[in-house]
Amino acid sequence: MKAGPDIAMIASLVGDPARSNMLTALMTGRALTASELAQEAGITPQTASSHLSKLEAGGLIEPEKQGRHRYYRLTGPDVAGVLEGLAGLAARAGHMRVRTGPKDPALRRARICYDHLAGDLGVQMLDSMKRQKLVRAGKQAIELTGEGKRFMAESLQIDTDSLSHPRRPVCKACLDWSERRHHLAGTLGAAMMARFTELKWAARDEAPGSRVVNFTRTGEKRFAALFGNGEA
Amino acid sequence: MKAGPDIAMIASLVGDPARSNMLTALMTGRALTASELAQEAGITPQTASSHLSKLEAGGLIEPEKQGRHRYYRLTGPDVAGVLEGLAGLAARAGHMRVRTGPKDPALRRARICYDHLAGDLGVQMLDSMKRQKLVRAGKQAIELTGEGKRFMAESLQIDTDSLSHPRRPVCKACLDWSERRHHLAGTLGAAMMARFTELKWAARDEAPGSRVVNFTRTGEKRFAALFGNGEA
DNA sequence: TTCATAGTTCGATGATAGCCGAAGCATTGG
DNA sequence: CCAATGCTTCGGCTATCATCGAACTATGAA
Repeated sequence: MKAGPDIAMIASLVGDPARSNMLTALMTGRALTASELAQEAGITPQTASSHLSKLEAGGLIEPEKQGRHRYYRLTGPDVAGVLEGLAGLAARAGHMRVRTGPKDPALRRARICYDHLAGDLGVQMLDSMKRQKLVRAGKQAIELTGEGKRFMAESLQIDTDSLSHPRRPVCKACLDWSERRHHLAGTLGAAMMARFTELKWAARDEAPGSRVVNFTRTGEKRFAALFGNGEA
Repeated sequence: MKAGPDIAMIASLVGDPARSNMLTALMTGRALTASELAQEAGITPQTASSHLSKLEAGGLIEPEKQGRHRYYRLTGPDVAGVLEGLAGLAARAGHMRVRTGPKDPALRRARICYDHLAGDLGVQMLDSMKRQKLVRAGKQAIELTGEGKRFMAESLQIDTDSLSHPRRPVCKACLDWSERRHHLAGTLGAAMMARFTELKWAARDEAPGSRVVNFTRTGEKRFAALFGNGEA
């Protein structure tokens, strides 16, 4: 009865270091080629190919052929959500990968979590939104208030009525692994991050696979004006 | 390379079928003993012990010693959340799994835990005793109040002064197998159960090895009068 | 005390699965 | 056509790890 492939099947897919490296590389939301993923995982293309077909069979990633290349991306935000959840558990247990690079502080400050803002600034933003009563945080769900809708329209030119999605909530609390607190996910979180990019307040790091988000000087100011934490 | 939580470490823990069976068994919120988890996973106790220590080291479960038993539970709702997320991904990929059948309802309602009452009624009894201030529940210990002593003498003809025992506390909170909450153990718990039997309010099931406790109709009424939870 | 039960540790075994070298398709460009 | 690139398949090697038998510790019961 329990021999069937269940959550162990999926978890074992993520449980291999090479595969988990590929998956975390895909958490930026961008699609990467098989070779790039192989390099990301530190393995040969042959081995990577085997891993990628397994991940595809497990429904975690999906391919898109483009000429000689084969681009892979996560099949959906829910996959990224589970990965982020696993990262949270790992962080809580103190199982960090010890390789600390120069990008580490930047990664903690602001990074992409699939398609929305995470890190210190992401947590700060949600905190501020709660303080300003732009969102109402219930036990599980987060809800946008009327004031929040006005705020989004006036300050960020985001039409919140167009954010409804059949398989994804507008607001969602996503556990931040570095801060161990929640930041804002969902279609609103994604839309806000996209707006930040459009406004040239912030941009993803150019390095391929990097999840770091760099804020411009003016972007940081505007962001602080809207979502500052009131500290000196 | 990259810095970050080692999600492969956590995922590989869940990735083993035996361990994932244990974890899903714990997702009900109940705490289970090592043997029960072994049976749930269909493995020997030796193997289960190895798995359990790994899960504990990974911060996914935590033990609670209770006499000869060792109860394990998930360390928090976030663990259950990640497991649920993984189950969602597995379901989406078409990897469904057959759920295990429900346990004996009578066993859940009332049973013997060593020598005292456990199950729904056992938990209900301790709850009611707290509400009526018959006992004072501290962080770890439970203490009988003066009012509690009077109650025991008048309503159940139990001389609480004679319950002292060199190696056993009078009152003790015991984690309930099915309710995942505490019921009353200790010499008082044993004395109360013995009294219920004497008064023919309840009797142990005749089937050998059965832990089920059957309440008589009048016994149930009297019990409810003393320890009813106020519901209709 | 002696016995029984719950759980752990140790050691050996066996199967799974990651890994890479070499060769095989497929696509693009000349 | 041929050559180069991106990726996959095949075969064999190796290491990891789940598994269980046996022995050991600890708690409770008689």
